[in-house]
Amino acid sequence: MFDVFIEYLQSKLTITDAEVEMVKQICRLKKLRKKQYLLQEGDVWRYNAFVQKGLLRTYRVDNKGQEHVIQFSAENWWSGDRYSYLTETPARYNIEAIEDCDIVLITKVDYENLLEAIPALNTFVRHLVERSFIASQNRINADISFTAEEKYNDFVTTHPALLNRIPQHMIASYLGLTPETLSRVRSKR
Amino acid sequence: MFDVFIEYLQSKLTITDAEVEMVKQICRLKKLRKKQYLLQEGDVWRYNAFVQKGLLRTYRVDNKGQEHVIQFSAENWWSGDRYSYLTETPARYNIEAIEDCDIVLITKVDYENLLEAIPALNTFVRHLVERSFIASQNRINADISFTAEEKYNDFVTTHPALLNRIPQHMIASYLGLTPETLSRVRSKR
DNA sequence: CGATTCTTTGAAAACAGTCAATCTGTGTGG
DNA sequence: CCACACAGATTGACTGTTTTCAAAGAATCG
Repeated sequence: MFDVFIEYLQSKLTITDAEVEMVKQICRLKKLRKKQYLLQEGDVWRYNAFVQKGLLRTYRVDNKGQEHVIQFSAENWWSGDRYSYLTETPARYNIEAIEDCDIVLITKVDYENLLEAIPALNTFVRHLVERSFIASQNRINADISFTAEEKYNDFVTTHPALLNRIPQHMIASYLGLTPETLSRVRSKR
Repeated sequence: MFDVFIEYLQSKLTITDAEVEMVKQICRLKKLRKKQYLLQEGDVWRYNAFVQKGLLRTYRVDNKGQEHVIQFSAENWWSGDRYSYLTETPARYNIEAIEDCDIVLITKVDYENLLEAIPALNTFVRHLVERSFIASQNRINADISFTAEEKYNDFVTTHPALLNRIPQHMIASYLGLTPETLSRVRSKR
Protein backbone atom coordinates (compact mmCIF):
# COMPACT_ATOMS: atom_id res chain seq x y z
CA MET A 1 0.00 0.00 0.00
CA PHE A 2 2.82 2.39 0.91
CA ASP A 3 5.49 0.37 -0.86
CA VAL A 4 6.61 3.11 -3.23
CA PHE A 5 6.97 5.58 -0.36
CA ILE A 6 8.87 3.13 1.87
CA GLU A 7 11.22 2.22 -0.97
CA TYR A 8 11.78 5.93 -1.60
CA LEU A 9 12.76 6.44 2.03
CA GLN A 10 15.03 3.39 2.07
CA SER A 11 16.77 4.58 -1.07
CA LYS A 12 17.40 8.00 0.44
CA LEU A 13 18.45 7.18 3.99
CA THR A 14 19.22 4.34 6.39
CA ILE A 15 16.11 3.51 8.35
CA THR A 16 15.40 0.62 10.77
CA ASP A 17 12.47 -1.77 10.47
CA ALA A 18 10.96 -0.27 13.61
CA GLU A 19 11.14 3.17 12.06
CA VAL A 20 9.53 1.89 8.88
CA GLU A 21 6.71 0.58 11.08
CA MET A 22 6.35 4.04 12.67
CA VAL A 23 6.08 5.60 9.25
CA LYS A 24 3.47 3.11 8.06
CA GLN A 25 1.37 3.77 11.16
CA ILE A 26 0.87 7.43 10.30
CA CYS A 27 0.44 7.11 6.53
CA ARG A 28 -2.90 7.35 4.83
CA LEU A 29 -3.49 6.55 1.18
CA LYS A 30 -5.57 8.81 -1.00
CA LYS A 31 -6.52 7.87 -4.52
CA LEU A 32 -7.43 10.57 -7.00
CA ARG A 33 -8.96 10.21 -10.42
CA LYS A 34 -7.83 12.54 -13.17
CA LYS A 35 -9.33 16.03 -12.72
CA GLN A 36 -10.08 15.47 -9.05
CA TYR A 37 -8.62 17.84 -6.49
CA LEU A 38 -6.17 17.18 -3.69
CA LEU A 39 -6.64 20.74 -2.43
CA GLN A 40 -9.00 23.54 -3.35
CA GLU A 41 -8.46 27.23 -2.79
CA GLY A 42 -9.93 28.33 0.53
CA ASP A 43 -9.35 25.04 2.37
CA VAL A 44 -6.54 24.76 4.88
CA TRP A 45 -3.82 22.33 3.86
CA ARG A 46 -2.87 20.13 6.81
CA TYR A 47 -0.73 17.38 5.29
CA ASN A 48 2.48 16.38 3.71
CA ALA A 49 1.68 14.61 0.48
CA PHE A 50 3.96 12.17 -1.32
CA VAL A 51 3.04 11.15 -4.86
CA GLN A 52 3.43 7.38 -5.29
CA LYS A 53 1.86 7.35 -8.73
CA GLY A 54 0.47 9.91 -11.15
CA LEU A 55 0.91 13.61 -11.71
CA LEU A 56 -0.39 16.74 -9.97
CA ARG A 57 -0.46 20.39 -10.84
CA THR A 58 -0.51 23.24 -8.33
CA TYR A 59 -2.04 26.40 -9.69
CA ARG A 60 -3.37 29.75 -8.65
CA VAL A 61 -6.22 31.79 -10.12
CA ASP A 62 -5.53 35.52 -10.46
CA ASN A 63 -8.08 38.31 -10.10
CA LYS A 64 -8.76 38.21 -13.87
CA GLY A 65 -9.70 34.54 -13.59
CA GLN A 66 -6.51 33.39 -15.26
CA GLU A 67 -4.79 30.20 -14.03
CA HIS A 68 -1.06 30.11 -13.32
CA VAL A 69 0.71 26.80 -12.77
CA ILE A 70 3.17 27.02 -9.89
CA GLN A 71 4.37 23.44 -9.80
CA PHE A 72 4.04 19.96 -11.24
CA SER A 73 4.51 16.97 -8.91
CA ALA A 74 5.05 13.51 -10.38
CA GLU A 75 5.71 10.17 -8.69
CA ASN A 76 8.45 10.15 -6.03
CA TRP A 77 7.95 13.82 -5.35
CA TRP A 78 6.07 15.92 -2.81
CA SER A 79 3.11 18.22 -3.14
CA GLY A 80 1.11 20.61 -0.97
CA ASP A 81 0.62 24.24 -0.12
CA ARG A 82 3.47 24.97 2.25
CA TYR A 83 2.24 28.41 3.15
CA SER A 84 -1.23 27.24 4.13
CA TYR A 85 0.38 24.34 6.01
CA LEU A 86 2.74 26.62 7.91
CA THR A 87 0.27 29.34 8.82
CA GLU A 88 -2.91 27.21 8.91
CA THR A 89 -4.68 29.80 6.77
CA PRO A 90 -6.89 29.12 3.73
CA ALA A 91 -4.94 27.95 0.69
CA ARG A 92 -4.49 30.24 -2.28
CA TYR A 93 -3.55 27.31 -4.48
CA ASN A 94 -5.46 24.50 -6.08
CA ILE A 95 -3.89 21.07 -6.53
CA GLU A 96 -5.46 18.98 -9.25
CA ALA A 97 -4.68 15.52 -10.62
CA ILE A 98 -3.50 15.56 -14.23
CA GLU A 99 -3.43 11.73 -14.15
CA ASP A 100 -4.95 9.17 -11.76
CA CYS A 101 -2.85 9.35 -8.61
CA ASP A 102 -1.90 7.43 -5.49
CA ILE A 103 -1.00 9.89 -2.77
CA VAL A 104 0.42 9.22 0.69
CA LEU A 105 -0.83 11.71 3.28
CA ILE A 106 0.77 12.42 6.65
CA THR A 107 -0.77 14.99 9.00
CA LYS A 108 1.25 17.91 10.23
CA VAL A 109 1.46 16.70 13.85
CA ASP A 110 2.48 13.16 12.86
CA TYR A 111 5.01 14.50 10.40
CA GLU A 112 6.71 16.88 12.82
CA ASN A 113 6.80 14.18 15.52
CA LEU A 114 8.24 11.69 13.07
CA LEU A 115 11.05 14.05 12.08
CA GLU A 116 11.91 14.67 15.74
CA ALA A 117 11.91 10.93 16.39
CA ILE A 118 14.16 10.11 13.43
CA PRO A 119 17.03 12.62 13.22
CA ALA A 120 18.34 11.16 9.97
CA LEU A 121 14.95 11.87 8.43
CA ASN A 122 15.02 15.41 9.77
CA THR A 123 18.36 16.00 8.08
CA PHE A 124 17.23 14.29 4.89
CA VAL A 125 14.16 16.52 4.69
CA ARG A 126 16.27 19.60 5.31
CA HIS A 127 18.50 18.66 2.40
CA LEU A 128 15.45 17.90 0.29
CA VAL A 129 13.96 21.32 0.92
CA GLU A 130 17.33 22.92 0.19
CA ARG A 131 17.38 21.22 -3.19
CA SER A 132 13.83 22.41 -3.83
CA PHE A 133 15.00 25.91 -3.03
CA ILE A 134 17.89 25.61 -5.48
CA ALA A 135 15.45 24.43 -8.16
CA SER A 136 13.22 27.43 -7.39
CA GLN A 137 16.13 29.81 -7.83
CA ASN A 138 16.97 28.24 -11.16
CA ARG A 139 13.40 28.76 -12.24
CA ILE A 140 13.43 32.37 -11.05
CA ASN A 141 16.58 32.89 -13.07
CA ALA A 142 14.83 31.56 -16.16
CA ASP A 143 11.72 33.65 -15.49
CA ILE A 144 13.59 36.94 -15.21
CA SER A 145 16.22 36.46 -17.91
CA PHE A 146 15.03 34.09 -20.65
CA THR A 147 13.00 34.75 -23.79
CA ALA A 148 9.93 32.62 -24.51
CA GLU A 149 12.01 30.32 -26.69
CA GLU A 150 14.75 29.94 -24.09
CA LYS A 151 12.18 29.20 -21.39
CA TYR A 152 10.72 26.38 -23.42
CA ASN A 153 14.10 24.92 -24.35
CA ASP A 154 15.09 25.03 -20.70
CA PHE A 155 11.90 23.23 -19.70
CA VAL A 156 12.49 20.53 -22.31
CA THR A 157 16.00 19.83 -21.06
CA THR A 158 15.11 20.12 -17.36
CA HIS A 159 11.91 18.07 -17.42
CA PRO A 160 12.08 15.77 -20.45
CA ALA A 161 10.02 13.07 -18.73
CA LEU A 162 7.08 15.38 -18.08
CA LEU A 163 6.89 16.78 -21.58
CA ASN A 164 4.48 14.22 -23.02
CA ARG A 165 2.33 13.91 -19.91
CA ILE A 166 1.26 17.54 -19.57
CA PRO A 167 -1.06 19.45 -21.92
CA GLN A 168 0.80 22.23 -23.69
CA HIS A 169 -1.33 25.04 -22.34
CA MET A 170 -0.35 24.02 -18.80
CA ILE A 171 3.34 24.08 -19.70
CA ALA A 172 2.75 27.52 -21.21
CA SER A 173 1.14 28.64 -17.97
CA TYR A 174 4.04 27.23 -15.94
CA LEU A 175 6.46 29.21 -18.09
CA GLY A 176 4.44 32.42 -17.87
CA LEU A 177 3.47 32.33 -21.56
CA THR A 178 0.16 32.18 -23.40
CA PRO A 179 -0.72 28.91 -25.15
CA GLU A 180 -0.51 30.71 -28.49
CA THR A 181 3.02 31.93 -27.86
CA LEU A 182 4.20 28.46 -26.83
CA SER A 183 2.62 26.96 -29.91
CA ARG A 184 4.50 29.43 -32.10
CA VAL A 185 7.78 28.83 -30.28
CA ARG A 186 7.43 25.11 -30.86
CA SER A 187 6.62 25.48 -34.55
CA LYS A 188 9.89 27.33 -35.08
CA ARG A 189 12.13 24.52 -33.76
CA MET B 1 32.01 40.00 17.55
CA PHE B 2 29.25 37.50 16.78
CA ASP B 3 26.69 39.20 19.00
CA VAL B 4 24.12 39.84 16.30
CA PHE B 5 24.28 36.22 15.14
CA ILE B 6 24.02 34.81 18.67
CA GLU B 7 21.09 37.06 19.45
CA TYR B 8 19.43 35.94 16.26
CA LEU B 9 19.80 32.31 17.29
CA GLN B 10 18.54 32.97 20.81
CA SER B 11 15.51 34.78 19.45
CA LYS B 12 14.66 31.88 17.15
CA LEU B 13 15.25 28.85 19.36
CA THR B 14 16.16 27.71 22.86
CA ILE B 15 19.87 27.14 23.05
CA THR B 16 22.15 26.39 26.04
CA ASP B 17 25.24 28.39 26.95
CA ALA B 18 27.39 25.41 26.05
CA GLU B 19 25.79 25.30 22.63
CA VAL B 20 26.36 29.02 22.17
CA GLU B 21 30.03 28.35 22.92
CA MET B 22 30.08 25.62 20.26
CA VAL B 23 28.65 28.02 17.74
CA LYS B 24 31.14 30.76 18.58
CA GLN B 25 34.03 28.32 18.17
CA ILE B 26 33.26 27.68 14.51
CA CYS B 27 32.30 31.21 13.49
CA ARG B 28 34.59 33.46 11.52
CA LEU B 29 33.95 37.13 10.86
CA LYS B 30 34.43 38.63 7.43
CA LYS B 31 34.19 42.35 6.82
CA LEU B 32 33.39 43.62 3.35
CA ARG B 33 33.57 47.16 2.02
CA LYS B 34 30.95 48.34 -0.44
CA LYS B 35 31.58 46.87 -3.93
CA GLN B 36 33.77 44.05 -2.56
CA TYR B 37 32.85 40.45 -3.31
CA LEU B 38 31.89 37.65 -0.96
CA LEU B 39 31.90 35.17 -3.85
CA GLN B 40 32.96 35.41 -7.45
CA GLU B 41 31.77 33.26 -10.31
CA GLY B 42 34.07 30.29 -10.80
CA ASP B 43 35.05 29.89 -7.14
CA VAL B 44 33.55 27.10 -5.07
CA TRP B 45 31.33 28.31 -2.25
CA ARG B 46 32.14 26.39 0.94
CA TYR B 47 30.36 28.34 3.68
CA ASN B 48 27.14 29.32 5.28
CA ALA B 49 27.06 33.08 5.53
CA PHE B 50 24.97 35.10 7.96
CA VAL B 51 24.72 38.84 7.43
CA GLN B 52 25.15 40.69 10.73
CA LYS B 53 25.26 44.11 9.11
CA GLY B 54 24.95 45.51 5.61
CA LEU B 55 23.43 44.36 2.36
CA LEU B 56 24.48 41.87 -0.34
CA ARG B 57 23.30 41.13 -3.83
CA THR B 58 23.59 37.77 -5.57
CA TYR B 59 23.63 38.02 -9.33
CA ARG B 60 24.41 36.05 -12.43
CA VAL B 61 25.89 37.20 -15.74
CA ASP B 62 24.21 35.76 -18.83
CA ASN B 63 25.91 34.91 -22.11
CA LYS B 64 25.14 38.39 -23.45
CA GLY B 65 27.00 39.94 -20.53
CA GLN B 66 23.82 41.09 -18.81
CA GLU B 67 23.54 40.91 -15.02
CA HIS B 68 20.50 39.39 -13.33
CA VAL B 69 19.95 39.84 -9.60
CA ILE B 70 18.78 36.61 -7.98
CA GLN B 71 18.62 37.73 -4.37
CA PHE B 72 19.25 40.52 -1.90
CA SER B 73 20.43 39.61 1.62
CA ALA B 74 20.26 42.19 4.39
CA GLU B 75 21.13 41.93 8.09
CA ASN B 76 19.68 38.92 9.93
CA TRP B 77 19.49 36.92 6.75
CA TRP B 78 21.59 34.29 4.99
CA SER B 79 23.54 34.38 1.79
CA GLY B 80 25.54 32.00 -0.38
CA ASP B 81 25.40 29.86 -3.50
CA ARG B 82 23.56 26.78 -2.32
CA TYR B 83 24.16 24.87 -5.53
CA SER B 84 27.91 25.40 -5.49
CA TYR B 85 27.89 24.54 -1.78
CA LEU B 86 25.93 21.33 -2.29
CA THR B 87 27.81 20.03 -5.32
CA GLU B 88 31.20 21.64 -4.63
CA THR B 89 31.35 22.87 -8.21
CA PRO B 90 32.35 26.38 -9.37
CA ALA B 91 29.75 29.02 -8.55
CA ARG B 92 27.66 30.57 -11.31
CA TYR B 93 26.73 33.46 -9.07
CA ASN B 94 28.53 36.53 -7.81
CA ILE B 95 27.81 37.95 -4.37
CA GLU B 96 28.72 41.60 -3.96
CA ALA B 97 28.38 44.04 -1.06
CA ILE B 98 25.93 46.87 -1.78
CA GLU B 99 26.87 48.36 1.62
CA ASP B 100 29.76 47.74 4.02
CA CYS B 101 29.03 44.38 5.63
CA ASP B 102 29.81 42.20 8.63
CA ILE B 103 29.42 38.57 7.65
CA VAL B 104 29.62 35.46 9.83
CA LEU B 105 31.09 32.47 7.99
CA ILE B 106 30.74 28.83 8.98
CA THR B 107 32.36 26.09 6.91
CA LYS B 108 30.28 23.28 5.48
CA VAL B 109 31.77 20.57 7.72
CA ASP B 110 31.36 22.64 10.89
CA TYR B 111 27.84 23.59 9.92
CA GLU B 112 26.65 20.07 9.22
CA ASN B 113 28.26 18.80 12.44
CA LEU B 114 26.66 21.61 14.39
CA LEU B 115 23.21 20.78 13.08
CA GLU B 116 23.65 17.12 13.98
CA ALA B 117 24.83 18.10 17.47
CA ILE B 118 21.92 20.47 18.12
CA PRO B 119 18.65 18.86 16.93
CA ALA B 120 16.65 22.00 17.69
CA LEU B 121 18.89 23.91 15.33
CA ASN B 122 18.48 21.25 12.68
CA THR B 123 14.70 21.65 12.88
CA PHE B 124 14.94 25.43 12.96
CA VAL B 125 17.04 25.44 9.81
CA ARG B 126 14.62 23.08 8.12
CA HIS B 127 11.77 25.47 8.88
CA LEU B 128 13.90 28.40 7.76
CA VAL B 129 14.61 26.79 4.40
CA GLU B 130 10.94 25.93 4.04
CA ARG B 131 10.05 29.58 4.49
CA SER B 132 12.69 30.52 1.92
CA PHE B 133 11.07 28.08 -0.44
CA ILE B 134 7.65 29.63 0.15
CA ALA B 135 9.12 33.07 -0.57
CA SER B 136 10.66 31.72 -3.79
CA GLN B 137 7.31 30.38 -4.91
CA ASN B 138 5.69 33.75 -4.25
CA ARG B 139 8.35 35.37 -6.39
CA ILE B 140 7.85 32.81 -9.16
CA ASN B 141 4.16 33.56 -9.04
CA ALA B 142 4.90 37.26 -9.50
CA ASP B 143 7.39 36.58 -12.29
CA ILE B 144 4.99 34.48 -14.36
CA SER B 145 1.76 36.36 -13.80
CA PHE B 146 2.38 40.04 -13.03
CA THR B 147 2.84 43.02 -15.34
CA ALA B 148 5.84 45.32 -14.86
CA GLU B 149 3.73 47.65 -12.75
CA GLU B 150 2.36 44.84 -10.58
CA LYS B 151 5.86 43.46 -10.07
CA TYR B 152 7.11 46.78 -8.78
CA ASN B 153 4.10 47.35 -6.52
CA ASP B 154 4.57 43.86 -5.13
CA PHE B 155 8.24 44.56 -4.43
CA VAL B 156 7.40 47.80 -2.66
CA THR B 157 4.92 46.12 -0.34
CA THR B 158 7.04 43.00 0.22
CA HIS B 159 10.39 44.73 0.79
CA PRO B 160 9.65 48.29 1.94
CA ALA B 161 12.81 48.42 4.06
CA LEU B 162 15.10 47.63 1.12
CA LEU B 163 13.60 50.16 -1.24
CA ASN B 164 15.84 53.08 -0.34
CA ARG B 165 19.00 51.04 0.08
CA ILE B 166 19.19 49.51 -3.39
CA PRO B 167 19.90 51.36 -6.66
CA GLN B 168 16.88 51.27 -8.93
CA HIS B 169 18.60 49.47 -11.76
CA MET B 170 19.31 46.55 -9.42
CA ILE B 171 15.67 46.39 -8.39
CA ALA B 172 14.76 46.41 -12.07
CA SER B 173 17.15 43.51 -12.66
CA TYR B 174 15.68 41.60 -9.70
CA LEU B 175 12.22 42.03 -11.19
CA GLY B 176 13.29 41.02 -14.69
CA LEU B 177 12.78 44.52 -16.11
CA THR B 178 15.07 47.03 -17.80
CA PRO B 179 16.02 50.16 -15.82
CA GLU B 180 14.10 52.28 -18.34
CA THR B 181 10.90 50.29 -17.90
CA LEU B 182 11.10 50.52 -14.11
CA SER B 183 11.69 54.25 -14.33
CA ARG B 184 8.56 54.65 -16.47
CA VAL B 185 6.50 52.46 -14.16
CA ARG B 186 7.51 54.61 -11.21
CA SER B 187 6.74 57.89 -12.95
CA LYS B 188 3.16 56.71 -13.52
CA ARG B 189 2.38 56.17 -9.83
C1' DC C 1 -19.51 9.25 -33.33
C1' DG C 2 -20.51 13.81 -31.13
C1' DA C 3 -18.94 17.01 -27.85
C1' DT C 4 -15.53 19.01 -25.56
C1' DT C 5 -10.99 20.32 -24.93
C1' DC C 6 -6.63 21.44 -26.86
C1' DT C 7 -3.71 23.32 -30.46
C1' DT C 8 -2.73 26.03 -34.31
C1' DT C 9 -2.87 30.08 -37.25
C1' DG C 10 -3.67 34.93 -38.55
C1' DA C 11 -4.04 39.85 -37.85
C1' DA C 12 -3.95 43.69 -34.81
C1' DA C 13 -2.77 45.74 -30.39
C1' DA C 14 -0.24 46.30 -26.22
C1' DC C 15 3.67 45.98 -23.64
C1' DA C 16 8.35 46.00 -22.64
C1' DG C 17 12.98 46.44 -24.70
C1' DT C 18 16.54 48.99 -27.26
C1' DC C 19 19.23 52.82 -28.47
C1' DA C 20 20.59 57.39 -27.75
C1' DA C 21 20.61 61.69 -25.49
C1' DT C 22 19.98 64.43 -21.51
C1' DC C 23 19.54 65.27 -16.74
C1' DT C 24 20.65 64.50 -11.79
C1' DG C 25 23.16 63.56 -7.93
C1' DT C 26 27.24 62.05 -5.59
C1' DG C 27 31.85 61.66 -4.43
C1' DT C 28 36.69 62.75 -5.39
C1' DG C 29 40.79 65.16 -6.10
C1' DG C 30 42.92 69.45 -7.00
C1' DC D 1 35.32 74.11 -1.25
C1' DC D 2 34.66 73.94 -5.89
C1' DA D 3 34.85 71.68 -10.34
C1' DC D 4 34.70 67.79 -12.60
C1' DA D 5 33.96 63.03 -13.58
C1' DC D 6 31.08 59.25 -13.26
C1' DA D 7 27.38 56.42 -12.19
C1' DG D 8 22.57 56.30 -12.08
C1' DA D 9 18.02 57.93 -13.56
C1' DT D 10 15.00 59.87 -16.88
C1' DT D 11 12.98 60.83 -21.36
C1' DG D 12 11.92 60.21 -26.30
C1' DA D 13 11.42 57.70 -30.53
C1' DC D 14 11.48 53.41 -32.40
C1' DT D 15 11.63 48.30 -32.65
C1' DG D 16 10.43 43.81 -31.52
C1' DT D 17 8.32 40.35 -28.86
C1' DT D 18 4.46 38.64 -26.70
C1' DT D 19 -0.47 39.09 -25.97
C1' DT D 20 -5.08 39.42 -27.39
C1' DC D 21 -8.96 38.23 -30.02
C1' DA D 22 -11.01 35.34 -33.28
C1' DA D 23 -11.56 31.36 -35.93
C1' DA D 24 -10.42 27.02 -37.74
C1' DG D 25 -8.20 22.40 -37.18
C1' DA D 26 -6.78 18.32 -34.32
C1' DA D 27 -7.17 15.27 -30.79
C1' DT D 28 -9.38 12.99 -27.02
C1' DC D 29 -12.94 10.94 -24.33
C1' DG D 30 -17.21 9.27 -23.03
